Amino acid sequence: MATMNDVARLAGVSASTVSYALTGVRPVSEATRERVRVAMDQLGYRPNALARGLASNRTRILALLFPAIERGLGGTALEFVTAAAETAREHGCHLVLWPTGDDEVGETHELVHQGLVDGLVVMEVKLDDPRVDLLRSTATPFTLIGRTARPDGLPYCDIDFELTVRGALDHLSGLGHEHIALLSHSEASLAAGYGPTVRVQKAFEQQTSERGLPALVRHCDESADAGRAVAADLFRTHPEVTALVTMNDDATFGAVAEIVEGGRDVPGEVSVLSVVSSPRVGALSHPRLTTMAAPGAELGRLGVESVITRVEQGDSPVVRELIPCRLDAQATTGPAPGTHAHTPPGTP
Amino acid sequence: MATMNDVARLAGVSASTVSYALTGVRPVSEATRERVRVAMDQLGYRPNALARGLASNRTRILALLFPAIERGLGGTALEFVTAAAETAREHGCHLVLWPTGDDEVGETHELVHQGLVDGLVVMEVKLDDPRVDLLRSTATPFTLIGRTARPDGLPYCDIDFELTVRGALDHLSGLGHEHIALLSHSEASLAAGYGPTVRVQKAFEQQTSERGLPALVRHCDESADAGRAVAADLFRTHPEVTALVTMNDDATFGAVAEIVEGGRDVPGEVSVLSVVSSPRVGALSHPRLTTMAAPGAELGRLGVESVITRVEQGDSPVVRELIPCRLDAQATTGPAPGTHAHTPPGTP
DNA sequence: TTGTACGCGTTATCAG
DNA sequence: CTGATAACGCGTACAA
Repeated sequence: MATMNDVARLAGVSASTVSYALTGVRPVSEATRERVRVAMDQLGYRPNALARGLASNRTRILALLFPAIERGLGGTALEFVTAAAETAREHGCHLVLWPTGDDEVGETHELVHQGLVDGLVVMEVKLDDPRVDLLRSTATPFTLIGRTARPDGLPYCDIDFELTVRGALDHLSGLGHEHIALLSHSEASLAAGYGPTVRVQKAFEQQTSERGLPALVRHCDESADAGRAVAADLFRTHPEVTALVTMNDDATFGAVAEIVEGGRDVPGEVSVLSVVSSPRVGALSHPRLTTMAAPGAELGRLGVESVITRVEQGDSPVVRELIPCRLDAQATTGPAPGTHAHTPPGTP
Repeated sequence: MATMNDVARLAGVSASTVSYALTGVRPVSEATRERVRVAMDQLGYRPNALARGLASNRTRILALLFPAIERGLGGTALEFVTAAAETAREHGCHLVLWPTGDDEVGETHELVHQGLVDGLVVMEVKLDDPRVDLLRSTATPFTLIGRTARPDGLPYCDIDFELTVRGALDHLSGLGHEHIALLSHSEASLAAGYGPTVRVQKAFEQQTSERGLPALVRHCDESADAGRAVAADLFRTHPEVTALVTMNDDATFGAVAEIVEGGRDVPGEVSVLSVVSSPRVGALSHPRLTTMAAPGAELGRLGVESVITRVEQGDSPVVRELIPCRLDAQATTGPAPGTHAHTPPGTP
């Protein structure tokens, strides 16, 4: 691989001139710039990323931090990661994947102090996340995907769960539903302080209360079987329920199957709306699920752009972005039984 | 951040001794090793990855190359990427994601010549893949996930499609099926030389022929709707078909829905077996899909381990690994109509 | 507008 | 067993 010196020699200039011709940090005459350019692609020269990083103290490498344990977001996570990587590329940056095991804090610390990365995107942030405390104490810029319980001055990109729940309830209320239950993630995820679980439940309880509706919440493991079981129990104890808001893709499929087999028509007697999901997943269900799509790609893009901005100018304002899920009305939501729906359902 | 010189000074030794105490490349007395150790964690010293890479000409960074365009493997891809990243970590390596756009070759070339990575894992390899030609001409080790048409001396990890198809046909034949159709990916993917599409079709045609069965192949876009349409057409023109081997998750769901709505019982009248899929996806269907699970995690792990081996000892033998999909017999496959199944179905 | 010289934090070579 | 010293490839004051 050709080095800068090789280029300099061939072009008959000094190495620093090559450097300046490359970065444009100081003026270079058109003539020599051209000679350098010719020499460069004659040698197929590419600047060495390592040497550049060492000298400039800027690696243009970002890290994506995520706990490798759980099967969290599923399909959304892939979109997220892909979008993040693409965005990094567009900005001339690299993105390294950094899965953390049991010792989240230690492994994060290790990464930061290797001096390899300019900034971090932190996935799967919990309400009380020890990684955040660590990162605050370092100089490395970072952006959270998700939020801690009180994300004071922290930069984050997250789903707007309040607006998402509002959208879901608006849709169902508009269809005349008054007995709406929430099928959420597992108790364990709630106990672990998993943001989506906590925030959706809180928003659901608050907003149903505001609307004078009863708040029925069920937790459920992430599997179709668990979904079946919980749905069966739910409709046995609460036959008055006519609509289900779910946030648990696997369980949703089980729940729908159970409801239908239990002799209730979907959406004739029970409507199902799956939030923090995606139309693509919804299309796998029959009848096709009404979903609210998680903004995975948007979050990935925003998260990376936000750290890059902070890396390039450390005094830039902190990004705090909340994006709601997007409604995609399909076949599992319809008018409540015995209701003349007065609000046109569905997305434009 | 403390440097090696800081450590050396504090420990009262030379910088090179610190280096050797760290790497163990040359013997260091127990006494000084201990002094160095103390100095190190007194200063919280961590070796600088960049400087180390520059000096040693070994970055311990691997790249994962993938075309960002298509929504290829879906859930499997996430498993793959996660496993790859974890494996890299276990070996003290970093994994950077390198999504390529339109100019696959150019962007790959760029990456390789930045001197940032020690080796590459190349995803989504096509039968005739220009990236491979490029990589052969460089000194950077790489491993393909997938294979070219004639992967002569190339290192690769791929699904064993022949064994997978054999497993599928064995399962169905054992249930008495004699009219088996293949629901594959789109024509476009076939034309693009997408390995799984081409190889599964070839294996299917060959093996059905060997068994004296008719070979019925249908291509289908990656969507539930397309699956419906193709299934409808298939059973209209070929009502004798009693079993469907599918390799197209989204389409499979549509196909099952169409079959059931068309008045055919699954698996009573038609069996469906989805290959290169996963039990998790299968569980979303009702009745639960019999699947053959793509070995995503295994491939990710093997791919990374294989490049690392090549990086560490360039003369190591070329890895050529083929892994079949694993059968998970569930509710969508059963005895052919009018048959007394004589072979016990299901996985061991 | 250009060249020189030094530093970034390690590893590797060569003495001792 | 240990210490100097020279690379590694590039950025950047400083000087011209």
